[in-house]
Amino acid sequence: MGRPNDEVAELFQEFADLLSITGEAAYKVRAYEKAARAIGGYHEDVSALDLKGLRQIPNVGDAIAKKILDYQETGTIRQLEAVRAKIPAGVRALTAIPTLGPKKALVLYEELGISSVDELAEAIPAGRLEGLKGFGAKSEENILHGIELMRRAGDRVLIDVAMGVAEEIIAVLSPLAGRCEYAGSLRRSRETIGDVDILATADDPGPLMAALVALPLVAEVIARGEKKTSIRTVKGLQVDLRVVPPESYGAALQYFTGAKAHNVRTREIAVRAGLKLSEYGLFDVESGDLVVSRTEEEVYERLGLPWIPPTLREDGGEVDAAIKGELPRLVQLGDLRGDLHSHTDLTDGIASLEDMVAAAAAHGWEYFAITDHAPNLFMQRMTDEKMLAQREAAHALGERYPDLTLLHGTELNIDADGEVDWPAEFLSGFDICVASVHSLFTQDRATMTRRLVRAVENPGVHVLGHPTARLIGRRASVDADWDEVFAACARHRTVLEIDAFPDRLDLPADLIRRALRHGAKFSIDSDAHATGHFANLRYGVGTAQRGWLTPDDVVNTWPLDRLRAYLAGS
DNA sequence: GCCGTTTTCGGCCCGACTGTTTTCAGTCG
Repeated sequence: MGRPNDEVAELFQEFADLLSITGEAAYKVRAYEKAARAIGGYHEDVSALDLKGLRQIPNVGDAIAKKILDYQETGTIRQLEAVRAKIPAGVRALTAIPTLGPKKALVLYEELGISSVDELAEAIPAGRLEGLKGFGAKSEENILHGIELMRRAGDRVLIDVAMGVAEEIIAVLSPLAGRCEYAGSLRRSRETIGDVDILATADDPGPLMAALVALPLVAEVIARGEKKTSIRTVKGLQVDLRVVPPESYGAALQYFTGAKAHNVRTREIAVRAGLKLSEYGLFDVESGDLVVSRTEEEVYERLGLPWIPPTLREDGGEVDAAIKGELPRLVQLGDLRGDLHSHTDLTDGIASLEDMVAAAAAHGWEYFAITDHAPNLFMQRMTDEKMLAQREAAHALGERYPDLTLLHGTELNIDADGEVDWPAEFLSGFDICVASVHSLFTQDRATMTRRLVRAVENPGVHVLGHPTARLIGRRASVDADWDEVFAACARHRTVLEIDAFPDRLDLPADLIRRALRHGAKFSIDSDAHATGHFANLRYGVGTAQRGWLTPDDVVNTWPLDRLRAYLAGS
């Protein structure tokens, strides 16, 4: 488990789930959910705040603040323990089954004593649900199907997989639609995607729905209505297609982009202004007249807000920033002038130096760093001689590309104690040195923190590569006191990498926002091992945007002389 | 339980689809 804020947020989310099962009023459940999100995203450590400090957290009032004090003293919350005693954890787990929510979970528990997914999976074929109110044959079938899906863990997919599906579908539907775009978490550039939301406009949705269900990638039609059709692809990814009239496009795009919590905020603003916001538009409550709906910009403007970039729409302070006119000018893909981390076939890349440089030049970069692995990552079989020979080759090659400055660098290995491959003298021969953790991922927090800080303090290290070393869905982040690491980065002018590989996206967005508070700088790098990998930079930029970064925060948007001056001070 | 340029009380986002409830509750996003 991570920092105390995450633990407390998880406790309140659990409390909210359990309250919804016990039938507690919906507004109270929502209050705990809102508080959980606010606590999880709060910049100060809630385990160190007093009552007054806790009350400063949005959506945390007296009652919740006192529960946090309870947590500080006892490590748990009395009221949560009380409801845990009434509702077994397995009942909460039932609500993770699609089509099964809190109400039905409670019926199953109270009427049949079912308190786990496994028990439910056995009870249905045994006929134990027959005659139970609200559970017909179709419900049983849906539940069994849902359990099967859960067990296949077809859970969430990486963003590049979802993007591939979305672009394939949009290519087919676009000719039949006025407009057709992806919305939802994909448009917000979340690092994993639960389902793909496609929005299209048409006066007659029929042909679009028919075209979707006829696609070869469709394994199953989950729902098919006049305005919405849901399918599951052969790989288990759900796709929802919503079709709205052309004049509703802006309101619908705003609505289906979410996040849900962001929409709640915008709708509350609408309500206070005597307006009602839905996917069909912004309406005057009294007259029922449509006010605006054509574009997102119009909708936000009528609510008194500037247009808010989708990557910020997480109810993470963006609405308040918009009201105050303090939205950041987010970094864009087009702002990047170069790439500071890439590999060739001299180590584990699959393209030659020549091909990588040619691709970088074709990309229009002003500068490009080759950073093959250093000797201590033994499997890569690097030697001093090979590295120096590559430097020669790179310099010679550079002369063929007058508009591209080639930087010769390396990706150092941070060892157990935070030391790197070469002595200072050899390191000074490189234009740029990335340093990364590639082993011993499970060191305790104190050891890992010392290890990372030591690497960051090394004057020969310019960039801390994929800092958490996580692999999404496969390997957890290393455990470190990140505030200490980020403070060291700011102090020593060591850049934090945002590795754009879809299974890394490292630093993650929440840590980027924390590092930003320390005044650290960032680089959005491809970590390319092939020429095609430059395309991943879009996901790195999406992650940087989710971390609220501006071009000034990202060193590889800078002109080369400014970048060099910054790195020289590290 | 939280919150306040209409409020310290009375609100709290809105709509689509499914299944079975013959008029709507539950789930989902």
